[in-house]
Amino acid sequence: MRNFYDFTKIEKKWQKYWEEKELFKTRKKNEKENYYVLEMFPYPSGKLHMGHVRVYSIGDVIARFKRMKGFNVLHPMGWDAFGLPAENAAIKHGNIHPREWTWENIKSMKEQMKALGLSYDWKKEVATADPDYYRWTQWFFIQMYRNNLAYKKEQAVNWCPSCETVLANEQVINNRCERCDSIVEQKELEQWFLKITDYAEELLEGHAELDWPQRVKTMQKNWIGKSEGLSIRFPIGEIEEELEVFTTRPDTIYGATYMVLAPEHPYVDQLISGQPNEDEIRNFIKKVKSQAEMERTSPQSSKDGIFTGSFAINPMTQQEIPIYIANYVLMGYGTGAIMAVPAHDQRDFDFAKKYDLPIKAVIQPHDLEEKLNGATMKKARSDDGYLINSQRFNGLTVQKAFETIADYMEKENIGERKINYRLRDWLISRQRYWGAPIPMIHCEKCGTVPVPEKDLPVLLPDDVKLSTTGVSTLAESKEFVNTTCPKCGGPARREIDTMDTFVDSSWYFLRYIDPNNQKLPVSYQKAKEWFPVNQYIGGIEHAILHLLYARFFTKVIRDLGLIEANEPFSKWLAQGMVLKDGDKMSKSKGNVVDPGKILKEYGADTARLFILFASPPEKDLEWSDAGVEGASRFLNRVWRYIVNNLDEINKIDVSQVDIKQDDLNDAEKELHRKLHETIEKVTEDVEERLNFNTAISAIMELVNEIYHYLKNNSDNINKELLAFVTEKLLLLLAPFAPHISEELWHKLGHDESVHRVKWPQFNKEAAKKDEITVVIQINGKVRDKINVSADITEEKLKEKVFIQKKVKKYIEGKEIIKTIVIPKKLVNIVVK
RNA sequence: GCCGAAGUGGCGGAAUUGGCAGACGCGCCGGAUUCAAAAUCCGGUGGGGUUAGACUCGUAUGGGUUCGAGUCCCAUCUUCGGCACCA
Repeated sequence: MRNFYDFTKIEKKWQKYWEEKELFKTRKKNEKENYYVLEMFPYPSGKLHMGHVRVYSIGDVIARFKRMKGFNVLHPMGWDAFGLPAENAAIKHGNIHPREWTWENIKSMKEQMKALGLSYDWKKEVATADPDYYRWTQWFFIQMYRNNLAYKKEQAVNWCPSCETVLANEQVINNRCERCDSIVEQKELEQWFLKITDYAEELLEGHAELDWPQRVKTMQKNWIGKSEGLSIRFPIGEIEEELEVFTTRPDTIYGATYMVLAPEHPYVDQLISGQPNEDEIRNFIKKVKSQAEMERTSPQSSKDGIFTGSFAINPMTQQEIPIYIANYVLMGYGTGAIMAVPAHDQRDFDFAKKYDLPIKAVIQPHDLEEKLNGATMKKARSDDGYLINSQRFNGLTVQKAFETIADYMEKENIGERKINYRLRDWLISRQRYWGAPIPMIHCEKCGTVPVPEKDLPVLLPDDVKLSTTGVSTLAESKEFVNTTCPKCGGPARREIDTMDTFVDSSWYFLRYIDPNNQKLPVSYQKAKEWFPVNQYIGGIEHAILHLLYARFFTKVIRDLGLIEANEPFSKWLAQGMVLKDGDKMSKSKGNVVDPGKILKEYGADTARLFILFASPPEKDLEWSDAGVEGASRFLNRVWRYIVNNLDEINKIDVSQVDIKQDDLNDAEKELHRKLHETIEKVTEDVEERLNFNTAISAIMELVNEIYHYLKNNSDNINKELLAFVTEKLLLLLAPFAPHISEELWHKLGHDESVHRVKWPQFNKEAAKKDEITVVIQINGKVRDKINVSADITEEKLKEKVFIQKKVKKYIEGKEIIKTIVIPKKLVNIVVK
């Protein structure tokens, strides 16, 4: 299509102007309210994709809108700059350092962002790979270490053979690496962990104060996985120990007919030593341990086990029950041991059937007539009911029995109430180079010692050869590894692992507030002024990972006394993906649309407008070339209208225009009314609903209305009104299509930027309709419509309705049962 | 298996608190303009029915509540997402 305006020239011109005038610099004026809007920062891959265009366009509309609304706006951008791709690129190309690669990419992505006309305050820019930044990442690690929130532990960890590093639980999806999709292996390694479990409860409770999508809170809630139950001790005669189990169903304890240990359970060795079939048992354990996690933890896979030869005593019945080892019990949850109640748990039931263990029914379902019999059951029953075969507790409902038995056990010292979480501590060690070094030193004499704060940052060394050997690259640098112990001054070795990049991104939103602070990560006072983030925007894929870690860090930083806020992001908009042909855009599918190409062919304003108009922000968006044409057509339509009528309207000083409703004729009133209706709609859609698609459609309606007015009143144009409406139109359009709005604004004779002008005020009186259409229904079906004065009384309205010809036709000879009047909307007559 | 979200014209989507279903855009059809086309401007556009109207059906399916349901309730189907031996 032909363009009527030269977007390339215009967009460049205003981008330059905005930069020179520092239009988007964060200003702190005390009489104005602060507003912090933030989009998730990108990994600097070098090229923006459509998903980026979408999230940054959304954030930019909000930032520009809030500025016009009179807020001091903080709208920063930065780079999640550590990570594997840089390292892999370096290995692949041989001679380029990850640092160079990363900074090159940052440069080109920044250019693309500027070409999109995004209104960032670039003075606040941060990059996590900048020593000035990771110095504080390391500082936080040390603070956590000092507060017992960081610890080193050897345990089986998730190992990605392709990325050659360990992964956090959150980074394992369906037993595959979330980055590269390789099957994750288990490895016994000594690694650093952050104690996120200390905050499990607060992370759950904190949801109450967050304006986040419910489904995201639910995802986090499931991930944290709180369950309330009892910790119960079962004596074991043979080894004079007690076996502790966790259960959420203490009410079923009389149905516990056997125990199961995870193969890794610490008692296993003691229990099986000297058993006649010890070798057989050891072989079984070996086999289970070698089973892939996936195979072992899938509910479909078979439940295999073996008898240990030992018995435990059910503390309620005093009966001996056998102890088994089985693959379906995991060391990682609870105590790694369970009491098995086959009658009421399907897993235990399957196992009992397989190994011919007794099944004892202890909960009688409410809706079952015959008595439940363990011997004849076909599957476990976990429905609600009352207790049977449970001695003195018989007849109690499940809920009542839980409390009664828990009280009893606590009194008798058999067990106590306990809360268990599914959430694990966060494993942050990575055996890779391009990350923040863990600032710890190992000394033979003094043990593990943190690097003194004055020595931070621990810089990444340059004298290494990057490779994928599975051994931390940093080990290669003698200069790096060999150091002296800060405590005793003796020879010592540095930690050679780097931190998970999710650590870097768990606090970046604080550094934007105070990026040049050399004394602290962020000043208390500035954090108080700007934090928490008012509006955060990003992809739903971070619902658990980044958003949970960031919340955890915020709470830790608060407890360190650095900030006051409990939560980092008051409000979060989870934006949907950009699809093409119903699929996520990806190189392998060959359905990628390059933003660069769209920018070149249509310009930034069109790209932004299309992507905001095509779908509400939280939903997935189907890319459409025809839709882009439509957006471009609309902007040209605005341009054409204003340029063609410039002579009429640019001589008018709108600030001196006072539109008086009473002086307008009907057509003018209608146009003026439409303007105010549009202001109201756009304001509400942007401010509260974040529905930019409907805001844009409202602006389109206003433009249609202007064309309509011009056509029907060509001989009698009210220039003052037209100029007034046109200026407001440009203000409404400015956050969405900032360049064309700026150009046209200046064409109208203004010297100041359109983005500095106050957002238009909506006038309720002007938006009011004199005449309204009321729908007439007979028995709920629309039969007629009438136009009446807007302030008509209910009585008068009814009167008018009943004399309508159509109404008469429908009610003739019928009995009127009632008449429902909804003021200003409809009248429904019910007849029989 | 469990939990959650969604399902509306040919397409993207709108309907915000239970009150005119389909705003706005795309596509398509017709008209104006043009030597012609593109672009632009104007009009039409859920299905059936009809010269036209009247009328009628219609928001995944089946039921329900209500004067009135895309919206609330119950059941079912489909799609997507999360969790998945969590004791």
